[in-house]
Amino acid sequence: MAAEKGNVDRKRDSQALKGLLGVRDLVLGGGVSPGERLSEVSLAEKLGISRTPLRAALARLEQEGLLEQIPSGGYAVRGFTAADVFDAIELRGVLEGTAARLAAERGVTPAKLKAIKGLILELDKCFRDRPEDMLFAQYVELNAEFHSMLAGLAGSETMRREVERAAQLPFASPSAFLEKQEDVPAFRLSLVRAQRQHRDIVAAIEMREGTRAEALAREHARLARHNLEFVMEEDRSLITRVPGLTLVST
Amino acid sequence: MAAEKGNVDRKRDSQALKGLLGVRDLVLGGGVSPGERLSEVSLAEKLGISRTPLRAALARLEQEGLLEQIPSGGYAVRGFTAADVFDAIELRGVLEGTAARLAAERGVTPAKLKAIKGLILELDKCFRDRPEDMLFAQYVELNAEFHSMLAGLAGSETMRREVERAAQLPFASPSAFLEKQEDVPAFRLSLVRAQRQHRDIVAAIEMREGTRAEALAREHARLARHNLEFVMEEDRSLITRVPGLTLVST
DNA sequence: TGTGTCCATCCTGTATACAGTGATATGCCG
DNA sequence: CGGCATATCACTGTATACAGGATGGACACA
Repeated sequence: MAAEKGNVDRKRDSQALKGLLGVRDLVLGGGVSPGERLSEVSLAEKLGISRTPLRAALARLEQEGLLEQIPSGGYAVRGFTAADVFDAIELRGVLEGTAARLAAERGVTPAKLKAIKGLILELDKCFRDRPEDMLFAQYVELNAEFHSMLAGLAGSETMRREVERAAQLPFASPSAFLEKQEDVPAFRLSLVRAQRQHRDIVAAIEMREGTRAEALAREHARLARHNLEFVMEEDRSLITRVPGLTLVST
Repeated sequence: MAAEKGNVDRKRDSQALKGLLGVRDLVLGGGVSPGERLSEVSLAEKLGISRTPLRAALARLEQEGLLEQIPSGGYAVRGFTAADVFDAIELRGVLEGTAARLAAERGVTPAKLKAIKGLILELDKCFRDRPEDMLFAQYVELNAEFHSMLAGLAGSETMRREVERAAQLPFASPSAFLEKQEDVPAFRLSLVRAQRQHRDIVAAIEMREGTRAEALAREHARLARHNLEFVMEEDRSLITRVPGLTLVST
């Protein structure tokens, strides 16, 4: 019941899904440069699918914002500026903040509240006495689940959809800088702050403090901004290790 | 220079575009009921295109939120509750508010500021001494342009994209209830309030009052909520006249 | 009469063939 | 030697053919 959400139609649209994941991985992995045209035929045979499902995948990735249409036809990898990434993060914060505010204003069912509080407790368990013993993989997974649950806390399907969508841009995701920060001490500290914010957000929602919940969730997202600034200014070698960050210019 | 924006690739993707607009009109026009499956073959021949561009259109409309995937394959018209519509409007307000706040915080180039102020003056000209003389069509067009310009005022392409996107849901658009309110006196009054808010939003942005600009833009969107409430509670006969509102249950 | 099973039909997902258009390279002319 | 025109090439957009699977109905049996 916990892991079924990510699975959509196991093998029915196997080709289309293979295309979607394949192209996304290729682009985020830095296999192609921004502005470069994606040839449908070569991509199709590289992924082992035909052009039809591939085109569906390309169209979807264009909607997601990862690709852009070339006026003369076809798609190209979209280039991003650091400002774009900042804005994407800010946007996610705004939407998660709205989800939190609405949840506070409208009230949350006891079941949902209990579930997300349980998630926080589980996140707590990931922290150990010695920082290097931290259960990192589990934290990443639980953190993603927390944000997903927060998106749906207001009980609005429309809101949930859009919040999840705003986290689709690779570098805007709540897990964006998490995956690779295991061995970066500067990042570790932010995890404590993050978990504290998780607790405060839920507390604010429970106490129906909508404005506070919104502000907290916005600030929480800005942790990702700090991490981005660190990567761009302090240790640029990390750029290649955060998925999609190779698409960011300069 | 003013009317070129809406035109995207005149006739190149003529079939795909015809499919997109055709299906959208069909769904919003109430030609199909929520939950009803859209048969690709019959739709294709009805629109005079083949299944391939039609499928592209369907996939896109699913991303837009108008359709939903059927687990066994294919697409169905999505049904909406009044709450969905409220949330979609709230969401647009939140995003337009964010665009306004960022514009205020970051500052707007004089050229852009002049342009949007000019737009407000032109909107003013639509009002006449006698309400029934109001230049309605022009107001609708200018209003849409105002909101579009507001979305781009922060100078962030990412932000502009997402704001525009949030206005894609038919009933969440700034023009949703505008089109047909020409002859509804209760709606006319809201136009005066709306125009006042337009002015205040721009003034707040110019004075770098980010928080105020955000709050004003949010409240501005809620005018649409008032209009929706009027339609749903006071005069349900209008439901069939607002595009897409036939998809809302009860 | 209700239920379960089997079959026919329809429909989607995928592959491939085709046409039109844009890009590129080459050759000719100035 | 450079610029322009032309021809060739490659690539996308579109149409259609095909296969696997789901859905609905009919029939038989309890």
